[in-house]
Amino acid sequence: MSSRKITVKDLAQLCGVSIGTIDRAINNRGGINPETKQKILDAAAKYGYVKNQNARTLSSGSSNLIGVIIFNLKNEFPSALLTSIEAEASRRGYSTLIMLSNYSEKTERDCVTRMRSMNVAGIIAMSVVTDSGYYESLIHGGTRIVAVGNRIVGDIPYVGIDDRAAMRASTEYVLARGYERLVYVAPLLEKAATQNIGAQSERFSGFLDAIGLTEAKLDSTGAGFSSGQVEYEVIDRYDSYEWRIAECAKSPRRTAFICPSDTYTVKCLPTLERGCGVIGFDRLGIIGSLIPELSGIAYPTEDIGRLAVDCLLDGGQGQILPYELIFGKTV
Amino acid sequence: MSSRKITVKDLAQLCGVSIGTIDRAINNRGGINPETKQKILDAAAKYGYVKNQNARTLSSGSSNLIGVIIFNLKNEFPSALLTSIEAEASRRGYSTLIMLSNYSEKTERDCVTRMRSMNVAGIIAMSVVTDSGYYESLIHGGTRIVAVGNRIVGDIPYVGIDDRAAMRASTEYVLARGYERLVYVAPLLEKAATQNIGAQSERFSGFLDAIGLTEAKLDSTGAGFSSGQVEYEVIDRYDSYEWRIAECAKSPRRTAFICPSDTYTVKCLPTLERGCGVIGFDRLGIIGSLIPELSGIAYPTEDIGRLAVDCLLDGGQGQILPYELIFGKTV
DNA sequence: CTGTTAGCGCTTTCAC
DNA sequence: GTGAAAGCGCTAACAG
Repeated sequence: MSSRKITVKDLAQLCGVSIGTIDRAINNRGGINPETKQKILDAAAKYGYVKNQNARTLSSGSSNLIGVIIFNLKNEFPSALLTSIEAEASRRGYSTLIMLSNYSEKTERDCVTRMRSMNVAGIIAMSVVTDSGYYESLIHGGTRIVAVGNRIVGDIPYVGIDDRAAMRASTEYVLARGYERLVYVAPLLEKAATQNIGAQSERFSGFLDAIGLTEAKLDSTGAGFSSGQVEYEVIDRYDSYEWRIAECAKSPRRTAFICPSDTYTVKCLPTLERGCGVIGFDRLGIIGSLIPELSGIAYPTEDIGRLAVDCLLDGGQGQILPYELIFGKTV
Repeated sequence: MSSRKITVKDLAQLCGVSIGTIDRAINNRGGINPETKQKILDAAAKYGYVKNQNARTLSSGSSNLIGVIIFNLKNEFPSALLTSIEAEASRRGYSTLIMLSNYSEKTERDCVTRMRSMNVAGIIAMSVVTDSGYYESLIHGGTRIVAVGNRIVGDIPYVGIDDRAAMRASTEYVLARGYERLVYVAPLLEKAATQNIGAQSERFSGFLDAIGLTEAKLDSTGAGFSSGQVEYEVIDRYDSYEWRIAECAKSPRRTAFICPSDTYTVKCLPTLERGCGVIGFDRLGIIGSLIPELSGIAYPTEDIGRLAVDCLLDGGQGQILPYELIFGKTV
C-alpha cells in the first residue's frame, strides 16, 4: 500500500483521461462510454482509490453526515435509538456524528455549532434546550432538525409517540383492573422546573388525565390524595424513592405502581411478590422478555430512529407513531 | 439570522482586512495586532461566523474527527467506553464519528474505509477482524489505529488491561477461598473459532493458567474435568446455558461460578441463595453498586477510553492498565 | 504586522 | 463522450 492517498487527478493521469471523466465514472453519472467507465472503475479498485469526502462536501455543499445529540448513553433508550439511527443512516449512505450533551443546555448548543461547522446534512436531537427560539432560528437558517425523545417546543419536526395519550391509556387500564391505590413513580419530575424533560412531563399529564385531576389541583392537595374510591400517590423526588416504593407496597389496599420509565419499573418488581401491580413504560432490551410478562407501554424505538433519519433526509414534518399497550401479567 | 453562512472572505470584507489576517485572528496565531484581532473576533461573533471544517480539513490535511468502531451498543461496556472517548475527544477539540460493526468483519472494513474517506485523525476500534495484516497495512499507509476491548494480533497499539493475568488472579482468589467446584461461564467461547473474541479468549487462558491446565488438555478431557481436589466445568455454549447454571448450583460440593463478563454474572446471582459463590468481570454501571458487593475484576473503562484517545492523538504505543480485583462478598 | 496567492480534491458548468 | 476551468472555504508560504 502506497503512503500517499490517490486522488481523481492521479486516476485521470493513470487512465489517460480527464478528471471530468473520472468523476462521471466514480459517481456513475451518465454520458460516458461504458468501456472507459469500466476501465476507470478497475483502476480505482486496483489503486485503492477512496474519495475524499471533505473535498466532496466542500465542493458540493452537501455532506453525508448526520449529527445526533443525545443526553448520554447510560440508559437503554439512547443506546437503542442510536443503534437504529446508525443502521438507517448507514443504509442510506450516511455516517453518524454523535455528541453527548450530558443534559447541559450549553453543551447541547456547542454540539450544534460544531455539527454545523461540519456541514452535517441535519441533526437529530434529544434536546434539553428550553428556549424554543433557538432551534427555530436554526431551521430558519437552513439547518435541518428533527427532535426525538423530547419534543422541542415550537414547530420543530418531532418523531415519537403521543406520550400523554399512552400514559393515559395505561393508567385507565390499571384503573379498570380494580386497583384501589395507584402510586406514580417518577422521581425525575423533580427536575421539571429547570430542564426540558418533555416526554416525562407529557406522561405525567396523561396520568392526571386518566384520574381526572389537573396538575394545579394536585399541587394543592399534596403528594397523597384520593379521588372517589381510589387513592393516589406520586413519588416525585429521588430522595429515598426506593424506600418509599417498599413502604407503599405494605398498604392493605390493592396497590399498583405506575412507572413512566422502566428505570423505575425494575425497582418496583419486588413488590409483585406482595401482590402489588406494576405497569411499565419503554420495554426496551431484556425487560421486554421478562417472565411473567410485564404490562405496559412498548416504546417503538426502532421505528423512531429509522423514521427520524428518513424525516431528516426527506424533509418530512415529523410524525406521531402508534404506541402499543401490552396487557401483560403484572397488572 | 441570515440564510447563507458567512465565510472568511466575507469577514475580511466586513473588517476591511485580508483573509490572511482573518485566519491569524480566528486561529489565534501570532503576528497580529491585538486590536485588529479583537476587532475581527468581535465581528466573527457578531455575524455568527462558524468555520467550515471541511475546507479546513481539505486544506490542512488534518481533521478533528476521531472514528470509533464498536460491535454494538447493547452492552454496558461499549456504551461506557464511548462515553469516556467522547468526553476526552471533546475536551481535546475533537468530534466522534461512531460506526457499528455488528460483529461483522466486512462491515468493520467498510467502516474503516468510510472513515478514511473522511480523513479521520485516527480510529479507535473494538475489532473483530482476524486478519492481522489488514490493520498493519493501514498503519503502514499512515492511518492511526488504537485497539480497545479486543486486542488485534500484531503490533497494533492496544489500550486495556491484561485480561489473562486478571482472570488468573481472580480464579486463584476463588481457589484460595476453598471452593470445591468451579464453573466457568462463557457461552461466547463458542464463537472463538470464527471471530476475534480476543479479550474473552485471554480471560479463558487466564482461568486455565490458574487451574494449571492447558487448552489442549482441556479439549481432550471434555467440558467436565477435575484436578486435584477441585472439580471444574466450562459452560461454553449458548444453548440453554441458563439452565445449566441452575443445574450446576444444585451440586452438593461448594460451587463457585466464574464469569468473564457481567452479562453472565447477572445470570448467576440467583445461585447465591443456594450458598454458591459468584465472581464477575467488568463491574460497569449498576452492577458495581450491588448489595451484597460483588467480587470480581473492575474494568477501568473510563481510563481506557481516555487513554485510547490520548494514545491516538499523541502517537503512543498503547498501554496495559492495572486492573482491580474487588474482594466483595459473593465469593 | 498584513496582503497575496497557490493549492487541498472534488463537483459542475460550459465548450468542443 | 470528453476535456477544460472555475470555484467551494480555508491554510500556509511568501512577499512586502
